[in-house]
Amino acid sequence: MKQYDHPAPEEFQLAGILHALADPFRLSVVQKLMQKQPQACAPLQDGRPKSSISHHFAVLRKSGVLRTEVVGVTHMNSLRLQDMEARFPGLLAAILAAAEQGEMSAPQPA
Amino acid sequence: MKQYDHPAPEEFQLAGILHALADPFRLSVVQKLMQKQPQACAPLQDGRPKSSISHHFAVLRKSGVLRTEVVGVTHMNSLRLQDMEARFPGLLAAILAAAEQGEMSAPQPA
DNA sequence: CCATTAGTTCGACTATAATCGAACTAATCC
DNA sequence: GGATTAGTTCGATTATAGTCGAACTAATGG
Repeated sequence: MKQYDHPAPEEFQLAGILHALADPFRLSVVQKLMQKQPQACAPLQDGRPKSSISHHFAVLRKSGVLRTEVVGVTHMNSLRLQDMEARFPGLLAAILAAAEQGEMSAPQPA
Repeated sequence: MKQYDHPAPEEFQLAGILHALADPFRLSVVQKLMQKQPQACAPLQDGRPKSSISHHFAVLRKSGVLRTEVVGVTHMNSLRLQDMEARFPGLLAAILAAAEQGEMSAPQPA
């Protein structure tokens, strides 16, 4: 049951986080995790092949946005809300608030 | 004295803004504009060739982060603080606060 | 132990973005 | 009007990212 490496909060790079969240799919993953946490990768997959999903989760993980815990056969993802808040207070909240604003003017079909 | 196109606040894309600010040079431009506004491109140039600078300013302009006004022979840049605040309240402030946090742990020499 | 599930890793390909020199433009100054 | 200043645009090059199939791994369930 080998686990993943996660950066410590001191290692978080603002550029890495902004880059991670500048991708619409990755941002939507974060939004979905805000609503329900933790979640495995599979339900967030949105039709994409597994290798792409794996890549996007790795970007989010390496930036510090989320943590992945291997639980049996599934990989459970949770947002590192406390760590993010400790390192960059208010950042994630502001970005998620902005993401909701953004959806007002550009709603996407289910 | 032709001027530039600037997107209206409703057209701002969160992804575009995050992408614009995910670049260390561009973020530093924004930080410098926070300290002194408006400023021409030249003093922010940091040794890079003019064509690169022009590119980075264009990215910031198209994302909505700053406005460029042609004033005689110089192009004066200012942050679109009100527009940003109207569209994505608190976002820029949170990112700039995070950028200062970031500099705590990774200070760069003058 | 074999099949299944859930996801990773690899490698190739494509797409997007950054970099920079060179030629250009538009306003100012003499 | 020629020179200077400040920046743009173009085009080529390189670098970074995203995409996806195929083979792999690790845990679970029969």
